[in-house]
Amino acid sequence: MAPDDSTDDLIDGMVRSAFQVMGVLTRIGAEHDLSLTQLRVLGILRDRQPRMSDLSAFLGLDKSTMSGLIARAERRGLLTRGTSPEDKRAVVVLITDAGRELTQRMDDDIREALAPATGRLGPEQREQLARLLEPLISPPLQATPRPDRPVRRTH
Amino acid sequence: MAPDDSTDDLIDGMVRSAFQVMGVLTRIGAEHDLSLTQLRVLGILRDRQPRMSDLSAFLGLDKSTMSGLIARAERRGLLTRGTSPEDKRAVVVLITDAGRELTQRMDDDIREALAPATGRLGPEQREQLARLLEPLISPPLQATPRPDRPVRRTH
DNA sequence: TATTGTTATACTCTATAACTATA
DNA sequence: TATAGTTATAGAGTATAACAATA
Repeated sequence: MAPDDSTDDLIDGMVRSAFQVMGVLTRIGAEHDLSLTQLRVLGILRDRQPRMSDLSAFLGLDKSTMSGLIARAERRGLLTRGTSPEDKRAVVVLITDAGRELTQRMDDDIREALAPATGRLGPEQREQLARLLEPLISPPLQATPRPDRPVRRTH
Repeated sequence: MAPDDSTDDLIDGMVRSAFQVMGVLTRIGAEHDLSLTQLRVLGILRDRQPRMSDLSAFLGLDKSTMSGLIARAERRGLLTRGTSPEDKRAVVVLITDAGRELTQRMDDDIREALAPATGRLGPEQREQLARLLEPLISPPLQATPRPDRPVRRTH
């Protein structure tokens, strides 16, 4: 494929902004003793009740890695494990009230931490940027049973 | 601060695209037995010779963490450590030819992996998106001695 | 005294392999 | 047999604390 400056510049910007966003998420997670992966899991659980295998597939992690991750978060009371009625082998993961509160708090922190950056753009530019990013983003993990209300998805 | 839909939507998009980009970088690093952090370090070293303390400050990692990271990469022949002439306490980190080649190869892989996404935009949209991302990105690590030629910075 | 870096230690994250239970 | 999940194990990533060398 022929080199393309517009693509190269865009990838540079995407990679650099990605590292910057990850830095913020890592720091805010750490302030609450959560790894980036755990923070992400909680974000996913906000509006879904996936099975262990759904999570490991979506996150690209081995199922044994998920077992440890979920076990540590469960020990802290941030989520619980339940068995699926349809398939007795399956384990569904559910966020607890404590997990939901912590997630909301971190979400506020994230918005605050990124405000200096997003504030460098005007409202129209922000909307334009959000619109341009949309086609680049893969669809999130399929929603499960209870989408009682419209939800904002960060994952 | 008052809630702002344009900011919320933008942050959602930035976080989601960041996770997607990190997924690509993690996978490509793993294909070459490199962690995300090591891949990032090599990217930084392409056009700079920072000291250990520069790296740990820029990456937000403890100096002891850097020692281990750099030691493992050095053992693999991807970089070397040298002492600074100005400050005998300081250790400067330099990429090797092997490290440079590997970095170039991964860079190609990254562009290829992201092509399906970036290709969903036209050339003008790509330029526009790159322009909008620019103000959001913090300045990279200060360049050191040998900027012999203009370089593209992903870090 | 302060700064730069390394080492020892401990815990988390991660994958591989072996296992149990269910489909 | 195949799939879902856990456990044991090992290596990498990370921070804290204690240390040596230089400023």
